[in-house]
Amino acid sequence: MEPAPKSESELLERARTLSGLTFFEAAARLALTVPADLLHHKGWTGQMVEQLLGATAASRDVPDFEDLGIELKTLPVDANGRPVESTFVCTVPLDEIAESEWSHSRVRRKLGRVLWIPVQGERRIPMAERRIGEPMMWSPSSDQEATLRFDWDTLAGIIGRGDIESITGHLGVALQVRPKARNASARRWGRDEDGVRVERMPRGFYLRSSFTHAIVRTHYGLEPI
DNA sequence: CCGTGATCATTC
DNA sequence: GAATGATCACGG
Repeated sequence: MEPAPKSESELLERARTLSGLTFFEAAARLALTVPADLLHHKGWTGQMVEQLLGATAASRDVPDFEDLGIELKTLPVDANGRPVESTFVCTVPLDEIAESEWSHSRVRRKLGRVLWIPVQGERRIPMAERRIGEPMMWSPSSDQEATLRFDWDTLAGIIGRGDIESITGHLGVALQVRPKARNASARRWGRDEDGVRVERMPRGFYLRSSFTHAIVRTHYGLEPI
């Protein structure tokens, strides 16, 4: 485990030293073995990069680099720099979202400052041969924040009314709500339309790949790797 | 048990 | 093929 970086520039410099490395080379620095595939190791890449960069959060609800207020996200992309997956942001606080507002929301806190690390994400590339790309330090532009806020207001409004069961992944321009659970029978406490506590399937906020693709394009123009 | 790290797998 | 719904592992 690396020591935590002391500044944003130090973090960014350290991230730049990773770009170009294969997963095999990066994992070797930590004496890790690269899994053959991600079926039983879905968070492996993100956790490896956390360790390489000295992230401190350890799956608590705080920024990965707590002292710097920076979130770390690996972003699997194809050869054209298009994200091959949506990006998980945070869980939906089912029990309290009715009383919260955008400015204090978990989503805004998470996305205020993000260090994106593109990585090759195509399944046809063997895990050990995939490469890490150039890091992108990002904060939402005013347009991006307005988009996120609009989606959040829409989704939080529906959830706050107790109508989360009506939400599907189709809703939202940039931000969507989808299941986020151990399996389809998992339950959390939420509230129905009358404010009565009821059990719900756990959900998470996700960024659509169209949104993260725009981040990549703004940073590089084109190919990030 | 829950939130974080995500990707898998089925559907459209 | 892309997008939605379902799922897997780990740390605290």
